[in-house]
Amino acid sequence: MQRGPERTTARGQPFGDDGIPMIAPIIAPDEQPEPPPLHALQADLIAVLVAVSSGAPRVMTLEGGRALPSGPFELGHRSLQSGLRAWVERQTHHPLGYVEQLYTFADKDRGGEGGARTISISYLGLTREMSGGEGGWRSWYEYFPWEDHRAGVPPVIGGLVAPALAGWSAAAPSRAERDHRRQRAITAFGLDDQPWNEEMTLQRYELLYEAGLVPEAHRTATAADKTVPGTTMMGDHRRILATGVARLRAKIKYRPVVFELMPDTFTLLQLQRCVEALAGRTVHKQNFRRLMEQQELVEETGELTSEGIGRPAKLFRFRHAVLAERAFAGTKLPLARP
Amino acid sequence: MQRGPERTTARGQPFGDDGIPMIAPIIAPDEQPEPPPLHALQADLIAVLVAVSSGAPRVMTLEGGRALPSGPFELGHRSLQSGLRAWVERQTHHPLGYVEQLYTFADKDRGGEGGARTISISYLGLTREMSGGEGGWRSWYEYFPWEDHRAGVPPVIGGLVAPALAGWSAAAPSRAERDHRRQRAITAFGLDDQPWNEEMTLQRYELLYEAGLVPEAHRTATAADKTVPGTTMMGDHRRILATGVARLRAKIKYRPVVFELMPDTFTLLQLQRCVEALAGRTVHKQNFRRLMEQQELVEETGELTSEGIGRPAKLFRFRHAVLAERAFAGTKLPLARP
DNA sequence: GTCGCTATACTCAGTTTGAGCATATTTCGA
DNA sequence: TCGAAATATGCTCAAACTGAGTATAGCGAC
Repeated sequence: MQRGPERTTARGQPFGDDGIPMIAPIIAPDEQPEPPPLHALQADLIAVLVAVSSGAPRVMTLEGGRALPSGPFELGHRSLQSGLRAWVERQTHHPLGYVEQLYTFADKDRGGEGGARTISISYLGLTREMSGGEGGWRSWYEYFPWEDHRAGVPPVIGGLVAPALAGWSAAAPSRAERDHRRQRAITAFGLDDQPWNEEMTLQRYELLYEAGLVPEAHRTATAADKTVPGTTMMGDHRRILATGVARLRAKIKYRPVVFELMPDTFTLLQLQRCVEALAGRTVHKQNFRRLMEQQELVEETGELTSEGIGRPAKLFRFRHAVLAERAFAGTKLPLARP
Repeated sequence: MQRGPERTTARGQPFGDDGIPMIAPIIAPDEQPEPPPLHALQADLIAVLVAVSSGAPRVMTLEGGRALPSGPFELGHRSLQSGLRAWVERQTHHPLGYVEQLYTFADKDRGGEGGARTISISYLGLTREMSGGEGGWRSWYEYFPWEDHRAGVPPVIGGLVAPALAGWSAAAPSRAERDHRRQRAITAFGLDDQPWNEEMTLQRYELLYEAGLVPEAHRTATAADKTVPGTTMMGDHRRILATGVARLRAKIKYRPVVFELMPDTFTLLQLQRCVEALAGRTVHKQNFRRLMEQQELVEETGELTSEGIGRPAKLFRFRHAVLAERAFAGTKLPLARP
């Protein structure tokens, strides 16, 4: 949506998801009676850094694709977000553009042993540049092969996921629980002719986890035939990635964030392909451009593309002005007039 | 939306906003090389606890309405959420039902002096019960008088807010900055016949903060005539409250969370009044009930109300089944068929 | 019995949305 | 050179959705 810090809070700090400022304000700290500090507490910052290239949504990884960029929040950091930026830029040599917070957790079972507790704060970042460099960019469908429905329902669903989930449902201790599991599998994966909902990425991953169908669910090595394909990651990084995918898929529908992933000028088909890559499903071409035009999100540059086959397409650019003009918030209540 | 922990993650933990699990999973913690712990780090949990009664959306407060319930995250807490529940229940003697995370921040200017840093993790909680008890329930419109548009545009906007913002805009250092400020004020507050967007609660508060029109923006006491009416709070609690209001106003439109605030059975008018209280604006009655019926969110109990004036209304209850049946995620992309 | 109030049914036009048809330009290969 | 293949773009159409209004029903109070 914005390039750099365009939408900002009263303190000049950028807004994130749902209009929530990414950084905390400057407030006179004088009244709250602070309780004694907690020992051995630390905070980790974890980034889901996304770009789209050659038709695939890519995520920046480390350790041969097994980890997301992350690092501890340090005393020197001005804010959580600046701490994150510092770490990611050091680890990936890649500047961070748009950033929004995903989620914070601090489970007892995580973190170091002994009394230490780790708070994990995850972020979603979007970028256009693709320096390659570290070579850590991976298609997120390597991690979630069942999520790409652009070429129809992927065979892994009918072939592996559905039967495995059926077995898990059947193994439920009670009839009610069995029906509940079935229902959840059906809605999450669009079985039984239920519609596929691309935004349920996290629920699907969690369902597979609960059913023991992803290796992360086991503390010991598991037979490969008992799990569903897809690259695993350290700790719960794959779950954080699923959170980022779900958030981004939801967000592109009501906020113009796709443009963060596009070059300055682009054709409508390129834009469409980008959206399709993220959503994991195809879009009706004519309706897509109708939508783009009537929302006035883009404007023609006046130029045409020459590259590629077929009739040359008009080049467009994002209308940054809409960020100031419009509010971007869905209204679904039947409002009465004043 | 759900009562108690109905939608849960693979680890049996409840989902929060956007399907994000509220609690972190149980994962084998063995590979990540943990960096040295940060000294003097602590985490605060802050709750925006909401209920609706007698036509007003209420928030649980402490300290005579000047603070939100909060407390430190402690080693003994199983998770952030359970820590929050413990604190809130101890402070307010009020059980917590539906809970979702709002935002986490850790600004350098906040927290204790010296090297100590505080991470603030805020939550939104919804409840039906209204024990009164501590007497800490306040209408959130006490804090944001400009947010209640149920009886038309509140006079404080035309009388105070708009002129003050106009002055702030005029005082901008450059022409571009002046236009930008004007534009922001217009879209945020629905001036110049722009539509009012009730979801922009946070942006409005932040705008007033930036313009120096709320006392929190000043480190020293300010002349009352330079600020806009509305009860202030400690630190940035009012900003957190604004975040919660904005989140809830957005959420009631795409997830059936209103029912968390309703008694078990209710009339459609009661439900409508609850939505109106939260949204701060009125709703077209006939269309509202059409929406409720066609979405099959409620079912008749078969009984009628006798209390009150006018024709008795049918009583309804929330159809908990829809939580299992449906996915609840807006689709706004023009999707193609397979 | 009429008034004030709320409940509920129905209508209607304008807009949005999903889907398809048709035509215009290019490149590429036979 | 011509057509096939691929892309761009304009237009239509019906179903669904939405905002807003009209009409009628049932109840208590006076």
